[in-house]
Amino acid sequence: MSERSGKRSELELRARAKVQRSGLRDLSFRSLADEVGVKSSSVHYYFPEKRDLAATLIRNYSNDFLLRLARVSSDNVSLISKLMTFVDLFEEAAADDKLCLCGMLAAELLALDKECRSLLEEFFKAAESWLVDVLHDHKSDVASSLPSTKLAAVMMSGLEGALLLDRVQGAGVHLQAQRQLISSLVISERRL
Amino acid sequence: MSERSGKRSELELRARAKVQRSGLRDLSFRSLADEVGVKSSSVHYYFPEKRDLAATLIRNYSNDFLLRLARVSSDNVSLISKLMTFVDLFEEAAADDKLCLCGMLAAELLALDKECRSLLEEFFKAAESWLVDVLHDHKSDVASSLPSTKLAAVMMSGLEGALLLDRVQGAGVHLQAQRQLISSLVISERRL
DNA sequence: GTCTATATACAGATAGAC
DNA sequence: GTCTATCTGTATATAGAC
Repeated sequence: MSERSGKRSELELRARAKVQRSGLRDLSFRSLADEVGVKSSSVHYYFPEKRDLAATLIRNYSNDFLLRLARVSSDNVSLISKLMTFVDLFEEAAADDKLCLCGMLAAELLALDKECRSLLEEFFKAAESWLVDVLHDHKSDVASSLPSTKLAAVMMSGLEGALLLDRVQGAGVHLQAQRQLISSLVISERRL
Repeated sequence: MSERSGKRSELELRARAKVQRSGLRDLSFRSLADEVGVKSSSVHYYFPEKRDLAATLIRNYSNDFLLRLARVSSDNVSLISKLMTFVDLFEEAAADDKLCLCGMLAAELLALDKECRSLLEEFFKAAESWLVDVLHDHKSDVASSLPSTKLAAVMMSGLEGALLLDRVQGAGVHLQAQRQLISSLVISERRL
C-alpha cells in the first residue's frame, strides 16, 4: 500500500499479514524471509531490529487505515453510510481471517517498546477522532443520547472485540451485531 | 480459585495471570517455574505439554467466570444491576492490567490446538447465553429493539475490545463507555 | 515430586565475503 | 543488497538420579 515495489515493501506486506493472523511474537525473521524468498540476514538489512519492523508496520497500517477514512469523511453521503464504511475496514480483515493489526498488537502490548506503544495509542486516538468528527458533522442524525466521544469509544471497542470473537466462533455474528447496534444508534434514512 | 492449595494450583494461578498479561506464547515453563520457585521439569510433571497447561487454564477460568455469573442470575435484583456485575468481571481484569484470559487466547487462536479452540468457543457461547437468559428474564426492562442474542454479542465484543483498548490508552475510558452504552439499552430504574 | 542434565529446535542479531 | 556462517540465548521436552 504505502510503497508499490521492491523487496522492502514485499517484506512489509507479508509481515503485516502474518502479524494480523498470529501476532508479532509468532513472526520470525526466518519465516518472513522464507516467504519472500530471501535469507533472514537480508531482512535485518531493511529492519535492523524487530522493533524497527514493528514500528514500520504500525505506521503503514495506520496511514492506510486513516487514508481510507479520510476519503469518505467529506463525501456527501449519509451518516450511516460513513459508519458502515468504517465497519467495512474491519470486515475486510475478518474475511481474511485477520485481526486489526493494532488490535493484535494491543494484546501483545507488554512486549512492545515505548515507540510502538505510542504509535498504537495514536492509531486508536486518530480512528476515534474520525468517528467523533463524523458524528459531529451529522449531529442531527444521531439517535443516541451518549456524547460522540463515548459513541466513538463504544464503536471502536466493539469492532476490535468483534474481530476477536468472530475468529473463535466463525460466521461473523459479532461484526453483524455491531452493524445492527450502530444502525440502531442512528436515525434511520428517510424513505420516499 | 478452583483448587485451594498445592504446587499445582499455585502454578495454575501464576500461569493464568501471566497469560492474561502477556499471552501464552510469552509464558515459558522456565519463567513460570522461576516464579513458583521450582524447576521447569517440575512444571512438566503436572502439565506434560504446553497444550495441557493451556487447556487447564481455559477450563478453570471458564468455571470461575461462569460460577460468579450463576451466583447473581437468580438474585432478585434489577437487570442493570446484573449486567453491571457482568461488566465488573472485566473491570477486575483491567484493574490488574490484564485481559480476559479467553480474549487473549482468541488473539493467539492460530497457535492453539483443537481442544483449546473448542474450550474457547464454549466459554464465549456460555457467557453470551448467560446474557441472553438475563435479558429474557427482564424482557420488559430492555430498551433496545435488537434481539437478545444480538445484544449479548454486542456486549461481549464491546467488553473484550474495551479491555484491549484501555490497556493502550489507560484511564479506563472504553470500559466506562461500555457501561454507559449498556445503561442506555436498559429502561432506567424507576426512582422514588 | 523434584532435581540435574541434556537433546533438539528456533529465536534475534552480527560479521564479513561477494 | 544478499549471502554464508556463526554467536548467544531461550524454547519445549525428556531421561534418569534421588
